[in-house]
Parts: sequence; structure tokens; C-alpha cells
Amino acid sequence: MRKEPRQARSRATVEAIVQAGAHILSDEGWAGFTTNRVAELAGVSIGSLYQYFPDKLSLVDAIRHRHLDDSIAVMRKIRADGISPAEFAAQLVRAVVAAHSVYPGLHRVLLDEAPSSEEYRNPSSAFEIEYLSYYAEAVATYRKRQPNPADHASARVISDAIDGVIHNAARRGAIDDPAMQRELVRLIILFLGEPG
Amino acid sequence: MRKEPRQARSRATVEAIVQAGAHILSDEGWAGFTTNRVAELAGVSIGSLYQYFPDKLSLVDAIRHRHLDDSIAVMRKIRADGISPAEFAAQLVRAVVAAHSVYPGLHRVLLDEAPSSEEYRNPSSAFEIEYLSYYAEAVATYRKRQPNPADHASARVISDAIDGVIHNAARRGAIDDPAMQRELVRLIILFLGEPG
DNA sequence: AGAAAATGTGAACAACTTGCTCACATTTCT
DNA sequence: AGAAATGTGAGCAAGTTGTTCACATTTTCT
Repeated sequence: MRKEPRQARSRATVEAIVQAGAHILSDEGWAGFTTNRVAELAGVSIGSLYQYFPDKLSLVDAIRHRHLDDSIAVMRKIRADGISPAEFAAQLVRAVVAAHSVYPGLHRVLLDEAPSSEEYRNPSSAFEIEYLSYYAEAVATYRKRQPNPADHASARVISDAIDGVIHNAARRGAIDDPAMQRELVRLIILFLGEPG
Repeated sequence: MRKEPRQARSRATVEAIVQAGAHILSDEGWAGFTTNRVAELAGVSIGSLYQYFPDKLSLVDAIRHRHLDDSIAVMRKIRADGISPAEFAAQLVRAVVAAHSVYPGLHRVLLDEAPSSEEYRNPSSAFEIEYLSYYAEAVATYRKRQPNPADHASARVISDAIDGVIHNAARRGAIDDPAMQRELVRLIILFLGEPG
């Protein structure tokens, strides 16, 4: 950030810019993401955008940062211990679906298309590690043992599988399809249920 | 195609162009896919490229056409009837992994990033329909009944789940990871085994 | 009220990018 | 040899776009 917004008015401006950016990334992908279009959709002049973001990349990073932090936060609310696999799976799917309801394509674009100065895409990024350890924890819980390095492969596969189902549903504009959600829940339950 | 290659030499040229295009799409995505770069990587002048492809889009379509046809062909070789779910899953994973070994990122880029004149991305495209009916058939087989419209949700979910696992593995450069393949096979077996 | 700080504006530009053509050379076929 | 097929690549026309800057407006502070 080039300058910190001090007044309420400027904080609203920054917020509008971030929202508009997320909207465009989700709908048009990285190719449609130009600073001028973001400013226009935000209802703000291009000059204002550059008042708070030194360049285009810093804007993407801000959007990414916020989105990934939100994703983690939503997921962390659902802990595996104390509830059945079925309950866990149902809650998890509900949360993931909700997280993709606002900007369905955003997650995919941020991870696959958009370049980043910080290395979020790196397998060893803080985000990836936290994301993965969450699933590893759930796997370990239902296999009734301590978190195990061998569970990491399981964690990665179930995490990527969920990602794929959600991402493709989002692309078809069908994240709210109940049949899809039901089957996804079933998939998770089965995978978590039986030991490797 | 603007002109049909008649001699062996020109057929080799076209082949080199298609391969180079696939390579660039896979490695750099749609953003890095410029006609000049494709021609350069193919070891061919830009003029030659435009001799056989009237414009950029027709080249992507040619690449897409070939890649998707290949994918379907590879999958169709593995029929569900007559073999156990375990055997089917193992063969399927082997085939999908092999299909992504050459240009790991290609499939994703073709479906998600690259624009198309024909509508491959459309849910009702011939490709999508054939792809999906393949999985629906497998689901129906192991549920020991006639192919059922209700199986379509299952088919879509398992198909998208496999897609997600493969795609993310490809991004990490880990499509050959045996642990991942083992877990993916397990996922498929479990999902196909139990009825909805 | 007046000064100062914060915030907002948008026309304009400089620097690139890139799809594509065309006039001409070379190779292959008949 | 003549014709047809194939190959070449410098260069252009037509954008695209990230970013600046001189100036206007609003808010806060004294």
C-alpha cells in the first residue's frame, strides 16, 4: 500500500476498489483485469486507485491476501474433533460452497492465472501449509491416530478433489446444485471413513 | 485450416506448429501464447504458420480438437464392464496420468483460459456429453442397474474430483507421485463401490 | 474562518505488444 | 523446364494499458 486511508471516505474507496477487482477477476479472469476497468467498476477515478496501490501487482496481492485469509478463517471454524464424519463433511461443504458464492471464479483465477509477487502459489507457502494441515488433521482424527506424515497424501487428494468439484461447479454456475453437494458430501465421508 | 498440407514436409511443419502451441499453452498459459512465439518454438517462420491457420483462434481450436479427441480415445479403451472396480480405477488413473504427462497444464488452459470459437466449454458440447456419459456408464455398471439420470450427479462429481486432483498435481509437477495415484485410486473405488 | 492535510479527478502519454501481410526465395512434383 | 507447393521474416497498423501529474474538492485542525 502506498498510503494508508485515514478517513472513512477513503477507506470506502479502497474497499470499493478491492471489491471491484475481485469481481472482475472472477468474471473475466486475469486477462480482463486492467487498472482502468477496476477503477471504473469501483466508481472511482484511476488516480484514486494509484493513491493507495503503487502498482497493479500490489492490488492483486491485496485481493489475494484478503480472499485467502477469509477462506482459511471460514474453514477453521469447522473442527473435526467431536463430530461425526458425516456432520463434518456436511458442514465443510456448506462452508466451501458459501465461500465461493460471492465470486465463484476468484479462487481459481488467483491460484492459476494471476501472477504474484509473494509466493502464494508455492507449495511451501504459508497458505498451502495451513490449508493442507487442516485436512491432515481431519484425516488423522477419523483414523483415530496422531497426525501422520503419511496422511499428507490423503489430505492433499481429498483437498484437491473438493477443489476440483467446486471449481467445475462454479464454472457451470452450479455451486448451489443440491445434487452436487450431496454427492460431494458422500465422497468426503467415504474417503475419511475408511483407513488407508 | 486455410490450406491443406499436401507434401510430407508441410505436414511436418503443421505438426511442429501444433506441438509447439501445446507446449507453450501448457507452460505459459494463454497469456504467453502468441503466434510469433509459437512459430519460433516450432522452428518455423511466422509466415508458414499463417499459411495453414487463418488466424490465432483456429490454431487454438486445432490444438484443442486434437487434445480432447486424444483424451476421449484413451479413456474409451478402458471399459467398466467385466472388471472389478479396483481394476477399473487403477487403469483409469494410469490412463489419465499418462494423458497429462506430456503437457501437464494443457487440459486446464484449454478449458479454463483459452477462448474458443466452437463451444467446447459449453456444458452441452459434444465433448462434455461424451466425457460425462463415460463416467455415468461406469457408475451404472457398478451399481448394477441401467444407466440412470440420477447417476449423472455422481458421474459429474467423480469426474470433477479426478480432474481436480490431476490438475493440482500437474501444477505442482507431481503427476507421477505414487502416493497421490494410490490415494486417487482409493477415492474412485470407494465412490463407485457404494450406491448413492 | 482560514490553513493544512487528506482525498479525488481524468485527460494524456510513453512504451509496448502482437496479429497478420506480402513480396520474394526455395523446394518438390509433373 | 514449368508449375505448384512451401517457406521466409521484416515490418506495420492498430491497438492496449499501466501510470503520471497538475489541479479540484472535501475534511480536519487550530
